[in-house]
Amino acid sequence: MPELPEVETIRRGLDNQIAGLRIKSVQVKKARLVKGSVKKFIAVLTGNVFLKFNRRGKLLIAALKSGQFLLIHLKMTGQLIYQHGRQLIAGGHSFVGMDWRLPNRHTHIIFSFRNGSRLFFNDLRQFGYMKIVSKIELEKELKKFGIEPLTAGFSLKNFVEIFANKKTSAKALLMNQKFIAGLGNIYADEVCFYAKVKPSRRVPSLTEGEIKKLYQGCRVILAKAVKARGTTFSDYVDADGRQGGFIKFLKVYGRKGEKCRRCRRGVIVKIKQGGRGTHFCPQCQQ
DNA sequence: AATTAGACTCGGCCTA
DNA sequence: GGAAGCCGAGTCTAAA
Repeated sequence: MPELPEVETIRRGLDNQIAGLRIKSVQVKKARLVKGSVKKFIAVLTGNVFLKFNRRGKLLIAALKSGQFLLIHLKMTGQLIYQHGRQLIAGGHSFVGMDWRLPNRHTHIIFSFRNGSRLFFNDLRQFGYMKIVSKIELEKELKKFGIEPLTAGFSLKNFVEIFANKKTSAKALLMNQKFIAGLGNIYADEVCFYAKVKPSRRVPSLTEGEIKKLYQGCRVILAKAVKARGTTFSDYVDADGRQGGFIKFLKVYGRKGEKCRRCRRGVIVKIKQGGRGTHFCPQCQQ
């Protein structure tokens, strides 16, 4: 699940709760999820302090007091759960039917803090990772990302430039992190719907107006999704009694067979495009 | 014409 | 067996 809005939601939660805490110990139960040496990973983190949580695209970046950074990527099924007494801050993949006794069998890395609280990194499919990097290495990583939506650099002009000389499909371009950082499969489908553009449309065939609509779609949908605290396919409620509320705003994703909520004529179809489930209304998306 | 860099596509990583 | 992400290998394409 975790795309920009979900990662941003967990970033805010962790920044509020963990920033300033000293790490008492780190337990790595599955070495696969640590990139590089596990020994070094533990050595760097033990006794270190989380200063600040940042985000670039779908990548979480925790600044450490030592001057290094902890990179966290949740990929498809990663979850971060911070437990402090009865308080829980959690984000990432669906929590439906999850075993809330922590750690559970999908818990691969555990951070323990001096105040008794803990941070669990769970990942069912084990695609996610954590990695320690230096400032130099971080800058190298960040160069791989395109423009960041919801920042001043995300202008129509920059967006239009990205679409110049591209031969791929509208959806594939929206999802390419090198050009636009943060959109994944759900939000790319939603943005295409917003713009009335069929996800498979080749970029050279898009009109100026359609590109502008795609741009507006990115802004409107991502801003709304962040405000709703992301799309959480679960009944999970966080410490403030809130849950990811964007699911009810989804217009096409997960709505195969339903009547289109806009034109009320088409029926949402689901096809495979570039190996990904792709949803659209054949009536109002051209 | 041959070369090269960048764009593009797709399989694989895993679990349940 | 469905899947919300990304990397790397391989192929394709435009430029000069």
